[in-house]
Amino acid sequence: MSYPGNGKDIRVTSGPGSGELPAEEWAALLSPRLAQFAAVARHEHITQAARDLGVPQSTLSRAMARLEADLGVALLARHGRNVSLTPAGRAFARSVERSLGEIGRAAEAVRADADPAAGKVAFGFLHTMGPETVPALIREFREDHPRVRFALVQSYGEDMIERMRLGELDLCLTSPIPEAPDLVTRRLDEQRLFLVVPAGHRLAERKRVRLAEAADEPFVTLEPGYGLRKLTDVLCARAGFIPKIAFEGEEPETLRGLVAAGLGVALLPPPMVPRPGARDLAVTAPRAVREIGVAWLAGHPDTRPVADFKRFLLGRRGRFAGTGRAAAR
Amino acid sequence: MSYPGNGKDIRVTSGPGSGELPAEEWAALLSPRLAQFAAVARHEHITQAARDLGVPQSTLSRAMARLEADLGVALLARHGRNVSLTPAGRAFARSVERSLGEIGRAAEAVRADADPAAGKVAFGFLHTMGPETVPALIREFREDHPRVRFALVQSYGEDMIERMRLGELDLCLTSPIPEAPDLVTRRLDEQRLFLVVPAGHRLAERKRVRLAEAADEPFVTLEPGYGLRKLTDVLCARAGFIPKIAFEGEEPETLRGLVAAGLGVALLPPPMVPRPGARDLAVTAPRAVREIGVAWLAGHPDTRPVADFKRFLLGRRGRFAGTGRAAAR
DNA sequence: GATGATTCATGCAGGATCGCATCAACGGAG
DNA sequence: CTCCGTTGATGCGATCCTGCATGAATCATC
Repeated sequence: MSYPGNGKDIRVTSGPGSGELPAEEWAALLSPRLAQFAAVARHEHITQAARDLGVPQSTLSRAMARLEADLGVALLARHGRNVSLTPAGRAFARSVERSLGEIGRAAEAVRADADPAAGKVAFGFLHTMGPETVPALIREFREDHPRVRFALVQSYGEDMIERMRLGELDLCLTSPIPEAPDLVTRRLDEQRLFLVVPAGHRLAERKRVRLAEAADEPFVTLEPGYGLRKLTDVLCARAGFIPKIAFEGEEPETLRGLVAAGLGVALLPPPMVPRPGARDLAVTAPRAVREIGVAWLAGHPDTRPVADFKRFLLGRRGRFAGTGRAAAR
Repeated sequence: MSYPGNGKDIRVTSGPGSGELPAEEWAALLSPRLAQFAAVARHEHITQAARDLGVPQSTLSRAMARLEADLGVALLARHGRNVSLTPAGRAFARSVERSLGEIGRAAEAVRADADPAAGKVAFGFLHTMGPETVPALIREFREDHPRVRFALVQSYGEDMIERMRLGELDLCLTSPIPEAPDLVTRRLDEQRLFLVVPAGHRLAERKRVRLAEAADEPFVTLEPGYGLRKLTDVLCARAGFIPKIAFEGEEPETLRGLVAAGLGVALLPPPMVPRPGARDLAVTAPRAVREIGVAWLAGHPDTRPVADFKRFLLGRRGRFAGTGRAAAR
């Protein structure tokens, strides 16, 4: 398969409809010298390799000579009118093949992730986002973009922001909405918090409570640093008391288990799975809600699928609160 | 660390005294585009990366733009006057780093193997070469070339030749001396073969025998295809009989064990380790010797250490027969 | 043994990239 | 708010590489 010109003119634009290339060709584009040597090594024949690469034979002949001169090692043995690999060349070729494979795959992956039709969105969300919310969102999005793939990460706020900065995530849903100079955030919804009490608790049969009524209860909360912990402290303070912390956990769902086991009460979003031994009580005062927002790194050009998904999310404000009927807006 | 010019002028010759480069630089030489991107990715700063690579800033700026255009994906995000990696860029950078590492190591390895002082020789020899011969040779060679390293492979003739053709071996000692158009061979020595019999055998107390005296004995030999098997058949034919094969093995040393166990007699070179239950009898007629030679692929330019070792071997003709006192010249 | 077909290497023109200098834009300091 | 240092992008001449054509050398065939 030969392509015209010197190979450099396959400069594909990022617009839609741009053609795909086999991994082989990506490697040739990204690391021409090594791809040339790999081709020669595979054929042990310069003319055939040249035909294979779609370049003139003279180019390869010169390039191989330069490569050997640069490396200072004879890679090819010229017998009469043929060439073969020296042991050194053979050893080098093995590593070059591995390396080119890696590059080819990487290029294809990056390219595929940016494919407007079948690209990838790396998307993070909170454990407490509800078992239905995110799958429903994605299902709905894929009705319009059926082949877009998702890499889903379920974690807590700080970690997700860190992973965005590391380039592992394209965007994430968090609460509270973080503030940082390198982040763009949008408020999407708010989610009610419930006072969770064990089944036999004195408040267990109530539908609604004021938070102050739980002032004397032992609380189970997340460890300091989690958004929900901070919010619990703030709301209790607003209700006029400092909560007695009986236990600190790392997973919101385990907290619900601790409550069911009678170790205390907790302030939590609606449950991901209904848990028999615990009751969720609406909190009338103070207003117990947390904001849910979407965040991404500022100034980063998006691939098409990511841009599409962002637009989609912003168009769905007010549908992110899971089973805890969202407040208005 | 900056070097002058455009980087292309570090064309090192293969002569002695040529300077070494760190792995980093090899990668830059072999795969400039990727090395450039890797540097930019590491710093997330074009000017610093340019300083680091020793190229002007404009080159990198242009190269990155070309790379992104070729790939069709935005790898860098320009915020105001700085740049940072996009998630796609970050993912790509990881693979690029791995790939460059591989290439850098490969280049260093190939280069090191060709280093006249501390290079490597991949050297194959027969199982039956004796436990002392090869180590002694190498010890002696290293008196003059103390830092040269060896990759030793112990195998049989056909396999070693195949591995030379695959580029895994630089040269090998074999017997019989093979003939092939792509091989260069030199006769180095000849090794006497002994008739090995069990301890209680009727010939066990003899010092020398004619091979014909063992015409009625059951023989244990190597499988067809081994040089030593062919030689056994030929010698027996010359002695006027066709040997009755009681057992065929794959390892010369196991044959000796079979003889000691009383399963038959064998025609073998001197033992690698003395084995109590077997006796080695000199064979007076026919003349039972096998030739030992060195072989390498024709037309392959050698690295310095390999060339040195070849010259050394050729200068030691007549000292390869191990414990079986070699016949003259 | 001479001829013909291959194969790798080399002279020469064109083009792409490189390197130098400069420009435009952003951000911190006063 | 203005100035100045810094950063990434761009115009222009030099250089290297590419690509076409041809040369030199080898192997097969008649």
